[in-house]
Amino acid sequence: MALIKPRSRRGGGRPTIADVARKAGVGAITVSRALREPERVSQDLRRQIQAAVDELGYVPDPNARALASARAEVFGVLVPSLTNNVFAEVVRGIYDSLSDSPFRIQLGNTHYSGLEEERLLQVFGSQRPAALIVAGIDQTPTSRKLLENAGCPVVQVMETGPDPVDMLVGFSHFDGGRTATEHLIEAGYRRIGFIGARMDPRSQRRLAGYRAAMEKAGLFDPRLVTTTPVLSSVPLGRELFRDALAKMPTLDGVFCNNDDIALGVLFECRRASIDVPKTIGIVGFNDLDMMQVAFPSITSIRTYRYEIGRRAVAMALAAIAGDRPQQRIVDLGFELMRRESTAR
Amino acid sequence: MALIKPRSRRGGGRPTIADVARKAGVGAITVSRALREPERVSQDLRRQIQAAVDELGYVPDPNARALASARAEVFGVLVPSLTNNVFAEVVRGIYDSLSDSPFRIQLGNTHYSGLEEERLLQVFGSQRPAALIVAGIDQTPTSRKLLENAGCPVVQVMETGPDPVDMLVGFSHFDGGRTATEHLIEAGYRRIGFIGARMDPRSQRRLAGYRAAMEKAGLFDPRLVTTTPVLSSVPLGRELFRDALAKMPTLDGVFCNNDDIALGVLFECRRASIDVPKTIGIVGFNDLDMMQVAFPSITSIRTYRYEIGRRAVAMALAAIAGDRPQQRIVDLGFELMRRESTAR
DNA sequence: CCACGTCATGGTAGCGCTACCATTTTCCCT
DNA sequence: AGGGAAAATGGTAGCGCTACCATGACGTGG
Repeated sequence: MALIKPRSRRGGGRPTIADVARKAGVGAITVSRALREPERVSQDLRRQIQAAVDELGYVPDPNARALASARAEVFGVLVPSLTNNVFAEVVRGIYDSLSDSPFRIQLGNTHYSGLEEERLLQVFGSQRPAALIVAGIDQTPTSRKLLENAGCPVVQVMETGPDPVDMLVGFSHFDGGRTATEHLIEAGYRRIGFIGARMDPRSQRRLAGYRAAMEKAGLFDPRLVTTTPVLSSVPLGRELFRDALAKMPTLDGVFCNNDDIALGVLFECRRASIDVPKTIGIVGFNDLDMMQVAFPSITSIRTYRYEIGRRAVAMALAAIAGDRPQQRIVDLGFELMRRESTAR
Repeated sequence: MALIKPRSRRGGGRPTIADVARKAGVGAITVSRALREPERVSQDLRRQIQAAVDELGYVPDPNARALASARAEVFGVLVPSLTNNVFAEVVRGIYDSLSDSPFRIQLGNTHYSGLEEERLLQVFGSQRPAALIVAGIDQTPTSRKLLENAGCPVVQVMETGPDPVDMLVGFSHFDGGRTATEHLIEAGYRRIGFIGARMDPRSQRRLAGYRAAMEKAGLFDPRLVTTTPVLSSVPLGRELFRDALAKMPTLDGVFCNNDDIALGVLFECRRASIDVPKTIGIVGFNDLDMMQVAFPSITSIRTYRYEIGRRAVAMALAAIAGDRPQQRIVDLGFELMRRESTAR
């Protein structure tokens, strides 16, 4: 029989809170407190403990912490795409806002699928996250229930609406679509097409805004609308524009679902020697930075993705701290950036 | 609605493995086994346990699991940027490869900072991840040590080289830069500039490849090189190109650090009525899909970012399963895509 | 001088799960 | 049939940390 118990079966001998406590000559719980609520521990002990921590290179085990406190220092973030620049910007805002907090980030990619979203919410929920940030407001009933029962602050982002699960930061895609279309109409375009890829709920709302504006002006014609469920890309924009033109040769303007599509349209116009903005006017959506540099520069609806990410975190942190913001719904709006592509 | 009600420590709502065990009339450990190694449990019990799990809606607590087994089912992924399409693609490959595994993903953004990388490795390491995937091979000595002592498979991605910490998947940026430059030289360009933003180690290597090709042809001139540490973007490409042209008006070609820069250069050429490819030839790097649609289409070095992510996961999973791949270093190469922007 | 609140600290008992055995059952052999 | 190995199942003891309560040392007011 070995009298000396070999150091723990698992864990590569990393120092634990007990090691720190022993070295500092205090109880383990005091170390725990010194790390989490320093003001509740006397100066002296705090210094001693810090010294022991530094010397041993102690880093708390987040798993043990989460288990003991029934709360993980994790933000769950669910977005429908990782490569779409729009969501990448939101995620970047979230990361930047969280970088000097103790919170880690668990990122999930729903691939625009409600089922996948349910699965991920299930997985994320099982970790007892500190907060959840999810894109959109069109969750399935199951997902919505999971969010309601998550037992943590929930922030829905990228949209606005009357009935969030908890909190909501974004803007109105319907208004954005309408504003873009009205701008084209005011600029004198009449046969204005809508070109949209990846018709997710947000794109649908932009389309609805387009339609409202067109109908109001007595210009709507269903043949002006060209959509596809395929994932958006610049090459796809080119193809959809060709289709639209084949279907409706008298087209004199296009409102694009997003900037990738708009760029594809622009390139095709140049290639086919179609004058922009004289023959065709183009409006994009999101205002990626390349829009202002393109030749001709492209009119677009500027949205504040990065800021949405930052606000979402700020609201979640406030809720965690206990002060529920008075404003549960924040509309960050958008701005129409008028450029050469609609200046005729 | 009190969303943040603290969970009571006892019987805090969610079913535990003990609840399932009781309902199924078996021991807790058997439930644990049925979930993790079904083949070690008899058909009968497996069915009973599954029924109990379904009925109770039991989801294992990953924190408790990680604590007990000293191993979290988490892949730590470190990239220098979230919005850079290149890394977004790698991350997407990683996500897709991991989506039907039990592994979650912990994403970290180093912002191209070695210090931030060290900090994140510290944080990630404290969770005892199942594997680590990090971008690049230029870690600080501290980071490298942290990786070596992580106690899990480590895959460095996006580059190739002789001495990985553990495993490595990527391609040679030096060769890519050289190939791009040689292509311009062969096409008859002589005063070929290098334009580069955010000169991270990979960009430096592309520049070195450019320089090697230029020197070999007797064409190198330091005034042909224009770089900046600023983050890359399309507008920046336009500005850098103007600078380069002001510095060296006889410029007749440019090899760009990446496709964003190349696109900015192209737009500026169009705007300034500089003929591409006759007056100026342009080559990008990465071959984003818009390159082939641009007008004129832009020559670029195609790289396999998504595949790099997938391979990295495959190698890590193999290592976790115990069979270390015989090939620790995988070079996925690149391909020169010749297009209109250099066809003169 | 004592009751009583307040502060600083510590002890104990888990959090939900799995590693490590121990035990029982089954199934071959000879 | 008996013996032994393998398969199936269970019990116990933590993993590293924190919630909860206990303790003792103060100060304060009556």
